[in-house]
Amino acid sequence: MAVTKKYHISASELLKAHDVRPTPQREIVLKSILEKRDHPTADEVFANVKAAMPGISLATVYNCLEAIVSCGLARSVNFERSPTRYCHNLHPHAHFCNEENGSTEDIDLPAKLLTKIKAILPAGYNASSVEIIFRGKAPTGANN
Amino acid sequence: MAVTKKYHISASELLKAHDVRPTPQREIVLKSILEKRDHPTADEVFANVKAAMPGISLATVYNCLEAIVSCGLARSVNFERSPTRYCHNLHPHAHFCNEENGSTEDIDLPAKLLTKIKAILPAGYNASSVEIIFRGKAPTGANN
DNA sequence: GTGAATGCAAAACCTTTGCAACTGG
DNA sequence: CCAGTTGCAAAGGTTTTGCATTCAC
Repeated sequence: MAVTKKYHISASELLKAHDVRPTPQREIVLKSILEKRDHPTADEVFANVKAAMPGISLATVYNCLEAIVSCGLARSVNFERSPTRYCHNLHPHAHFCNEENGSTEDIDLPAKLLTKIKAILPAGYNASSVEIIFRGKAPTGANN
Repeated sequence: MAVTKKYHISASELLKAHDVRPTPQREIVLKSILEKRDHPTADEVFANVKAAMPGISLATVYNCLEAIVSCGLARSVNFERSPTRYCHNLHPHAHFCNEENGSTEDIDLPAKLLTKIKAILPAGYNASSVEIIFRGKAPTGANN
């Protein structure tokens, strides 16, 4: 399990490096999504951080997540109409949505394939992001 | 602009062929999404069919769309948190979401590429659907 | 006739907003 | 100090639900 260098930097430093003012709330929210291996919803992050910071409000969690996503420290993904999920894997990857238990996991997306996928766009179309979502069944026990 | 055979079958026949009881509401909703080239939301379909059937309710439009999607006559797509959009293109395709005006368009997805994409899944993972969403800028005037 | 579909209104759900109080640099 | 952030509660927009009525077969 490779650990990227970023994990060795404090949440505060990460935020500063991304031009985001490091408030205690942002730090704890960022830590929460960096630590969780799955893809928590805002509500789950809220529940998670409330233990360490009981006064934090859900609106603030939403604010923090929005700040973290827009500075590039995490991505948000939407599966159907279910709540937005947050994901700290910044490498190109697809998501596999397990229809049986609702869990989500990252599927590595080779750079070459990503290039090929982008190539189906007609000339002049410029994609700033590509999202790939699989839905289906995974081997029992594979998720969670 | 190729027109598939299905367009020559009545909405009623289409529904019957897909084991869905053909009510007038379902027929008119189906017609609406077959005719619209863009990707209407439930609300847009509602507004659209209300002209011909003023008594129809929004809840019924949702019901009809759900019946139409689950029998395979259309697909639904979600872009971020915006309202679900409905799409009658049943061929494999990706969606390009124009960030500038919010419009959506279909991007043809070659079968070979789809196969390659599915191949990134680890053994045992079985995808019943793959959704590919591009977001970005399109040449001016390309959409709508 | 009967199970399924409709229409209506109310509820549910996730997320955003307004605003006063606070805080990080 | 002061722009930016927080917390709270209320509002927002989309979708679902409960239930009586109506309809398709």
